[in-house]
Amino acid sequence: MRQHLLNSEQQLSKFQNKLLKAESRCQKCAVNTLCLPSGLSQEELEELESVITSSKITNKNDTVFTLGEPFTALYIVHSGMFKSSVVEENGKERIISFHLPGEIMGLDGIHSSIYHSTSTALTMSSFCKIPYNSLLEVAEDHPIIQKNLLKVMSKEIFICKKNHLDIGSKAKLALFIKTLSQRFKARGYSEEEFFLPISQRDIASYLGMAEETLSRIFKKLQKLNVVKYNKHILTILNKSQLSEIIEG
Amino acid sequence: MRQHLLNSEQQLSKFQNKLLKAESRCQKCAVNTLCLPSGLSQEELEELESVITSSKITNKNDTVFTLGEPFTALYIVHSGMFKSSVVEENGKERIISFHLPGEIMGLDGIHSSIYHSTSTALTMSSFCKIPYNSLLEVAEDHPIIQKNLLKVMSKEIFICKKNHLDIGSKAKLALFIKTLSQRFKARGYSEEEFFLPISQRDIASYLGMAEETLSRIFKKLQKLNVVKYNKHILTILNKSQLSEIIEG
DNA sequence: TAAGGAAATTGATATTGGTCAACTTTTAAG
DNA sequence: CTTAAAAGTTGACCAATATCAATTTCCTTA
Repeated sequence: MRQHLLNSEQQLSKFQNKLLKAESRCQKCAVNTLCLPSGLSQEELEELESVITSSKITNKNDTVFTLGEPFTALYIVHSGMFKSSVVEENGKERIISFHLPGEIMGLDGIHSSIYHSTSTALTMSSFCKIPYNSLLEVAEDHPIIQKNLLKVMSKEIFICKKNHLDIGSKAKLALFIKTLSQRFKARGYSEEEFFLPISQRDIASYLGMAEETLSRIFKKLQKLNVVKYNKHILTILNKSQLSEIIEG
Repeated sequence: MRQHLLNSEQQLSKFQNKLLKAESRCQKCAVNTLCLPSGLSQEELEELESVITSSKITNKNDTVFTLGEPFTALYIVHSGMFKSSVVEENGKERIISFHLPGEIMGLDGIHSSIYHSTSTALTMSSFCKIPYNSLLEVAEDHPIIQKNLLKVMSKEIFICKKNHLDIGSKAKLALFIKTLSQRFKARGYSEEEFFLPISQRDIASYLGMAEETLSRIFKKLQKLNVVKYNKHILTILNKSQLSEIIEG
């Protein structure tokens, strides 16, 4: 009997069914400790939930918001994965971030009332919508929500600055993998093996290197038995060596 | 009679005396429209001022806060210029931002209660200190302060992501110059000619290139008559060509 | 299951930019 | 004014990676 390959959706459900089955209410959400609800009392949680437009399911390649569109709401990943991208003068798409469950999309729209990137689902996914004005109102009454939002944004700034690192391609990819591993771990998934519904073209765009370079370096990491990558399933085989590569 | 060169402090006063002479109170500050006081009523302004620890003057190379120190306050540049840097594993200093008047330093400390970089004055400068807890308290009563803070942070995120651009060294330097020009313009200075108290080593570190490469590229831009750079005074000679170089 | 398109791989070549070392200019201090 | 240290410049060389073109593999869908 022939073994058929799993497609993306099947892979997703194998790895992320926990989240897809989760209730849409924050209380039962698998990632509520990473998200705005972190540390909220019962009453505050209900207040916050009251402004959340119900979760929506998207198919692969659906967009959540588009560059240039008026900014009205923040979006939080509930399950699956999204990418944020901009289109450059030369017409090429440039990926500026990937979003995992519990992460907020659209933060860079706050300052100018339009979105500065386009958010696209990388696989079947779901998200919560929080109208920004409603969020501000709730935050006024509940300083902790305010504080959480500021913390999330501060972390975003920190991570962004940290990533400006001037390192070689191999170290860049290794750092990308290590960071992803930590993010999956924080969400209750395995830190050694995870489903990555991202094309190599997108990874290359995000890391600022040519697609071909990424392919070669990925191969090198596999030859060194540091990672295994097959059908979008990434396995970290040698964590300490991965770290060594990052250090340089 | 021999013409002596002006030193840094003299250059500073030539270009920035407007700011140095400004009052420390937000109302009379030259950059209040770019800063937290933007759009505040008289009453709100006074509330905000009440939490600002009086301005402090620093000499060149003085530090404002240090990486790893407990995060207690945000600092806003009042006059002069500062750099934020981190020290990497290999012991090298890496510059992650430069701060002009009206810009907030220490934002990346909010999420983890320690500062994630060291802030150093590049020239004789001054700053305002705002204890973070006091700011949060005032912001609770005055949503607009809250909103302004969120806007500033959102803009920081946007700019940081945008700078991840994967472009050649020449375009990088051109973009750096253009961005600086816009920032100076927003502060009421000339956008064509400004004093830049930054060493080429620091610029190179910030742009992620070797000192030698920066020197060569700077020379190339001058040979092309795009900019002039002499004794830390940068003059933009051909704005449109500068933009063309950025586009690639 | 077959076909077409998208994604990934591979090789050859050209270019960019890093490194090392020497040198010049500028700045700061006595 | 002199001197030493810091900052910036230059040249030669080399390694990393972009680019171009051709191919292979994988995935989707009819």
